[in-house]
Amino acid sequence: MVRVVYFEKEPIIDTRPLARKLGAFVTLSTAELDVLERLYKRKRTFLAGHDLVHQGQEDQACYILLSGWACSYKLLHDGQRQIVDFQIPGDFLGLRSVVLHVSDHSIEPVTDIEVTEVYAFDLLDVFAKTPRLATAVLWTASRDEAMVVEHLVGIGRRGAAERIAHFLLELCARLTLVGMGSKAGYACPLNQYLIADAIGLSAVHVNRVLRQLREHGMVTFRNGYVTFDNYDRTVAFADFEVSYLDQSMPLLK
Amino acid sequence: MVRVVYFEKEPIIDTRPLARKLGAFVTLSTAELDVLERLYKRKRTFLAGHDLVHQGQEDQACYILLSGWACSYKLLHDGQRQIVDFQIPGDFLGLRSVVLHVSDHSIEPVTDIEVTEVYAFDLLDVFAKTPRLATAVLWTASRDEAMVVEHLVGIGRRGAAERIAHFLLELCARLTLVGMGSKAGYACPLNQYLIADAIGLSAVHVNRVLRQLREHGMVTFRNGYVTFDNYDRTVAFADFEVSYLDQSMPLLK
DNA sequence: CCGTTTTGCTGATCTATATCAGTGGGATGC
DNA sequence: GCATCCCACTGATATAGATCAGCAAAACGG
Repeated sequence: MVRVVYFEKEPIIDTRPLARKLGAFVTLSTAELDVLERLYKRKRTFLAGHDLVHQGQEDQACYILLSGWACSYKLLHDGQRQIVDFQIPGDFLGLRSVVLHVSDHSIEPVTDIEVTEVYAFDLLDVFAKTPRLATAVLWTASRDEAMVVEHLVGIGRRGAAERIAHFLLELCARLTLVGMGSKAGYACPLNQYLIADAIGLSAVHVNRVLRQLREHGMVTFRNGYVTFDNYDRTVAFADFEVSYLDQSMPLLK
Repeated sequence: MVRVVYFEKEPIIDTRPLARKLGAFVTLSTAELDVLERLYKRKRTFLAGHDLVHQGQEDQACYILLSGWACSYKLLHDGQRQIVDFQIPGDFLGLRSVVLHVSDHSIEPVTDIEVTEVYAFDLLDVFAKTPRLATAVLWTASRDEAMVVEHLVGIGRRGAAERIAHFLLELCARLTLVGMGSKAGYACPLNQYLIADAIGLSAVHVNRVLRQLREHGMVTFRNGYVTFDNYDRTVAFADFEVSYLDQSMPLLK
């Protein structure tokens, strides 16, 4: 069997992924780029499975993910956990924690990750000096909220198979935006337990449903790779609408 | 049976609920209050059951709820709907729609409502002139997101009874913040179908669970009133943590 | 004022998903 | 080279909640 190559080009891990991300929203002046530049004070590395942020922690800093995958989750008193979202390169980690001053969730690297640390003070300074960037960050936060809302709808109203298909499609769309995937598929470091915790199912059931999706010729998730055997059929099956991930509609000139 | 009176004082329906809300977060200067004042251009009324905002609509304006209740929801292709959240006086309606330029959800008044219309342009103008207000609005959005996340956890991991109890407690906490409820209870215009759509259950099951909660002496929901027969026990049962609704931790001096 | 609609409520049955209890393979450590 | 652990995978059984079908009382519309 031929090993499919998923990256036509090298993954776009910009040295300043936030600039790239916000640049999709506002056209940044050199002054604004300058302000952003100063945010990149400290590069740090975290190991897979060791939390960066703990539920209840009072945060002074948030992070911008440079490489690797992370997840944000909440623990219940009975030990169950709900993964709220996965983060991929270019995403904020813990932005909400900084704004609300206390973290309502924990963040765990799924793989080893590299991040840039951004201090709360510097972020507020950016807002004060460059209101357009403040609006851009609000846009980022809104987009994240839109994703959480979509997850809510999935867990609340979609069946297990539709939910998993939708989940894999959303990851595909997000990874494609940063050059780490295509409609053919993508490399995915998640295991079935992580997926189960994210979509509110048991790992056993995730396994069964993944088999069904594979047998119905829609998606195959195996050996760390997600392959779409029939992308369009999967989209139709999952009732997947990309619009909530759209980055192509700048509000500011 | 004695009709319990729930309001020790008149509900605080500030004529400028946004100023009140944001004032809990930042101390507003008179200049900033002035800018806010200019947002209140147009007062409008919408009737119960007639959507203000439709999924897919490209929005030029959002609203601040002055009186009445509304809900934001998403429709699935098969006609099911998931209510994402309910809005009470002082809340933004459709802020995300304006920032993302297109609405990913619909908004329907649950009762007749009064709102102030805020144009996108004016909102952006506020951000540009008063960055502290931009930060404050980001804080508002983050708080909303924290609530959605909490709903996600509920639907994903909590049993039906815990979920409903949690839901009723969250509404209580939010209403108390605007003077429309207390630990004794509150007036609640929702019916069991709306609750079902919000927490991802069937209306039939909502009814059964409400009966259980009543019979176990925790909460009673009847005739448009929610009464906590034993508030502390309900909190313990639902594993309810108020912290994510906290307004008492200003980030800016 | 009476018919219609809405809402709360209930029993009976069905089904999606959880839970329990395992197997086997591949990596990792000693 | 063997023991250990993690992860994918499976069958059998249990259960939470959905669905179906219906009643009664309150609200509403003409």
